[in-house]
Amino acid sequence: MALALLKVCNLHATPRLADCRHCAMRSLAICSALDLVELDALESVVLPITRHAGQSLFHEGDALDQVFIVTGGYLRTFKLLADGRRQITGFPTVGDFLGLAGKETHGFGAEALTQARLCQVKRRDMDDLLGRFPDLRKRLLDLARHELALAQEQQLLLGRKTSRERVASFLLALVERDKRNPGNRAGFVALPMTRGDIGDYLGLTLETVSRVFSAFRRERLIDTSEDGVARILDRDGLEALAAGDGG
Amino acid sequence: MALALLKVCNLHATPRLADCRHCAMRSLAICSALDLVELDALESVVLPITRHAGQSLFHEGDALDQVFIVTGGYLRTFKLLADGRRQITGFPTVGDFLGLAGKETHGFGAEALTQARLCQVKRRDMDDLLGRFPDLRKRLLDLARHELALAQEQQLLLGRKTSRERVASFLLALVERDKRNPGNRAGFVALPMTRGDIGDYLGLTLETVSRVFSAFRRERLIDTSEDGVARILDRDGLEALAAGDGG
DNA sequence: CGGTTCGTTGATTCGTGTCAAAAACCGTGG
DNA sequence: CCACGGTTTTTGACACGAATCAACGAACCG
Repeated sequence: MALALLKVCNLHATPRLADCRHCAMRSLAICSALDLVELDALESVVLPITRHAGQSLFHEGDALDQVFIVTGGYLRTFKLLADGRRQITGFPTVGDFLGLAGKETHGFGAEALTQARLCQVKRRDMDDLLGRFPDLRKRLLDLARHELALAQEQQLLLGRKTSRERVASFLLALVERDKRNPGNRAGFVALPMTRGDIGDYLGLTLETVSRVFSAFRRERLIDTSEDGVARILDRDGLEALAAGDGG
Repeated sequence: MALALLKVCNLHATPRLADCRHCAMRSLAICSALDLVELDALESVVLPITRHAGQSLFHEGDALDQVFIVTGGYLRTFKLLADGRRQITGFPTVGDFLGLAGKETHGFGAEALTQARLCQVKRRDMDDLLGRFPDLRKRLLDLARHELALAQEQQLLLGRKTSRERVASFLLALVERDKRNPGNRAGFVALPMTRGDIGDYLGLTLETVSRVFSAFRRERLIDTSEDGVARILDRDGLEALAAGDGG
């Protein structure tokens, strides 16, 4: 599962100081709301860190005294039941903000899916920044609103869609998200997660996910011959499925 | 289904002007962050309105140019699929804020479940207030964060819990929420919604909800002889179920 | 190479959904 | 007060979609 994506950028170098000014995801993340003065303030409190695949970033219930902005790679966020059942709530990637859900403690756990790079900011420092720069708080509110809308869309998926509809919706959501940062081949989506991860995100088992992928392949909706990537062959077909009209 | 709750407060009177200062839910809603000056500003842009049971407040996709604060009664918010399948995302009540999810358009529809009273605020006026009073913006961000945490908890429920676990979690969540405003009998929760509504909230059919209620009654976990209200008989039993350890 | 993880596919089970019917409840008006 | 139609709830019989259990091959790795 060696992702070509990950090999081109050097995820292993971990500078001691952040260079927000030249950061590739400045246009994406909350940082985009900041002018140069504000950027200096942010830079002074940011600590760049890395995590290797499988490594935990924080656990559900941990004190929320650090927040993160993803600058490279993929993660998964999830909640657990007592007996180990897992619900993945998202696959954060470049530009995403971690630490919005919950007040005193993290509302979910987070683990690196691939080698990942992040900017770590102390909660106190973040609150300080939010107090000093009103635009930043506005941006964070917009972000929270967007996250909330996505979470409710996922509720519709989990509560009312069939397995085929879920997988179709998942693929299309990835297409939408990949658009955010250019450099992805049109019609392709990165799938750095396992079938088990996808299942835990969609409320299905890994076997069901695998079967639906096979069916979609047979029906010429997608192509998965390339590893870690899916090619969308029939977007309209997937759209129809995801919307829930065409069985 | 005549709720005693609804009869004590006069929901039919619709004053022309808001009286935020003496509003009963001042301590609950976002209003609690406001001092008297700010309250005056709010009061001048608020329009009190009512909706009768079943009436729509807004539809999914409507332009988001009004937001609402519930001051009486119950509503339901929901998303629909093309063929009519429905996912209810919440049952807003006194103190709840409507209009957080989505940017340009409403991310869900909203209907009155019972006779309901609300404070309506123009989006422009709200944005204006948010600009003038930083505390209000902070309060709204906290609200959005809380909503997000709840939405993710619901994802865990919809994706990974059994029907019994879902109903147990639902009842306990109502207990938690009812605590927010006093005046509710301890150990009782209001159930102003139908079995169908509960099903559409929990990702189940109304028949399954009914069966689980019957089972819980047989097992002496709850009592539903009083209409529109459930009495919690064995909170620990429900907690164990909701957490997902005890079968 | 052996060990491990991941993906695929098949056989079977099981929890909910679906369909149907009756009972309980509601407000209304005679 | 009771009869009425409409809605909601309950319960049963049955069907079906996804989960479970199991086997196998492919890719990866030390």
